[in-house]
Amino acid sequence: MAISQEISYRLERLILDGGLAPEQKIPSERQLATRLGVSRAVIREALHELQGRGVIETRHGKGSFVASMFPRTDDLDPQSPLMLLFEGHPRTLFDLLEVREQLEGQAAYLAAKRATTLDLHRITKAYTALEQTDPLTNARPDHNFHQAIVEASHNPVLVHVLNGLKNLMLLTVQASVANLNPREEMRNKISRQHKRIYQAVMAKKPEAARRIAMSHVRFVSDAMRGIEQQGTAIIREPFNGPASIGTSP
Amino acid sequence: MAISQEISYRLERLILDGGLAPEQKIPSERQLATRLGVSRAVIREALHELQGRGVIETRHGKGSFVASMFPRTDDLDPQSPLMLLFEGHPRTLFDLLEVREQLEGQAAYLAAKRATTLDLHRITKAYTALEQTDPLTNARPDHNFHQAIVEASHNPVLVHVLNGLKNLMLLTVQASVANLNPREEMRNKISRQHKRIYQAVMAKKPEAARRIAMSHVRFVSDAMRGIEQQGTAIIREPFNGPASIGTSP
DNA sequence: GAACCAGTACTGGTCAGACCACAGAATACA
DNA sequence: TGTATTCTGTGGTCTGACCAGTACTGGTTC
Repeated sequence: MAISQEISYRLERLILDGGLAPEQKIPSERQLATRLGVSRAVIREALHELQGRGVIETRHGKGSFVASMFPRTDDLDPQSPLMLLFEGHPRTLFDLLEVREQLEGQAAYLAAKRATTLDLHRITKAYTALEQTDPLTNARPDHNFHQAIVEASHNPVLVHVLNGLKNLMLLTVQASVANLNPREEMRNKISRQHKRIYQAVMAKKPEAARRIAMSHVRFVSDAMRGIEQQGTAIIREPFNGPASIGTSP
Repeated sequence: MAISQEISYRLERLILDGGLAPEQKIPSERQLATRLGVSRAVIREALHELQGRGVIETRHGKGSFVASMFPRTDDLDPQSPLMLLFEGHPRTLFDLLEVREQLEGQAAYLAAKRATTLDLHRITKAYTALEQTDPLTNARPDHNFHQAIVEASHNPVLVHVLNGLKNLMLLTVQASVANLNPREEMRNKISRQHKRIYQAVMAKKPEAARRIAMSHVRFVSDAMRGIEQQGTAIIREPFNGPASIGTSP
């Protein structure tokens, strides 16, 4: 096998295993060439392979960077079949929460199991930001906290699936924000659940992390079901604020 | 945009538009360089990009050729990022099985809870077909059985997600069939697990169905992990050269 | 005639060193 | 202080050379 392919393979595995995190800068071509004892040409060819499959992005004059696992293609795509379904049938919200319960539980489990120190640092950063922000005004930190955990799972399939559901999740999160957060005791409970998820992941307790994350989603789902049964119409219209995923779950 | 990227883009469009047929040979690097008025280096970089995304294959001493598989139209999409990942990194198989464990468990749970008589009829049909087929020759019945259960969950989100993973799922099922079924005791265990899933769903026992389905996927995953550790352990350790790639000091 | 073998003319793979274009920080100047 | 200017580091491109496989060609040998 050609050297350039070996190098591209090594780099890709390094990225998958978390040795190089998304958005992180890759050593310069000249550095890599020197360090690996090959010419700069083969380094460039290896990087172009990774570029071709979207693993890295290269910016002239700045360097090469690991591509975000979550592609920036958030065209809301209101024409997608699932979106249309959601518009017409409120029950889809609970269907999604059912799926999320499983996937987020697994994500928390894997994160607690596999997170590198860099991952833990990022999660901590996202969590502290989440704590210091009023979830009603800005759901962005919540989204980051959630995303940090998913990325720390180091499971590209999981990342891919959750990313495919991102837009739908956005709607459910906005629903939960609109319905749950205004209620003081709900907000406190959710905040406490976030804290427990964070602690379980940091303490590297996979089973606990899964259990807590799942019960968290379940809690939100049940709460909203309760609200719906009371007759209060569930608010489903998105805020016009920044995108958010996760202010609970 | 860099010249190499323009060239790779032009070449890919040429291939997609049928200007270059599958298996057909691409002009040599030196010819392309001369014809396009650029250096051979940029040609090589462009080709490596296409190679990275599986559009072409390059053989030393022979030339570069348009890759064979090309139903790029819809479902099959062997060029999707996840597919490419799967090709290059066997680990992705276990990543997918991790996700499947959760989703199929949930699917079985919901199917046992919500299946209509029509659903149950379909599941029965798929199950009997699965029983009567030699699993060694065809993985399809296996996949169909699982799919019937998923559809009986009546959760469109779940169906959508698993459908998006259909091709990857087929690969895992095939992998399990190819690796596990040849072994008598494995085949029997798996067959028994299928039976128990079937019975749990038919008896409308959600919790049992979930538990059994999850342990089924887990069993397959563990078994294949065991096989891999016996037979392919060495291949997993590709390059332990003296040089390391990560960010240094 | 058939089998073998070296020569040759391709192909891609790697290397070295040079120069250009861009981005950003440090510096000098007004 | 604030704005040019320079400097340094990055990726982008070029050149020409050599190495390494592949396949065809033509001659030698049996």
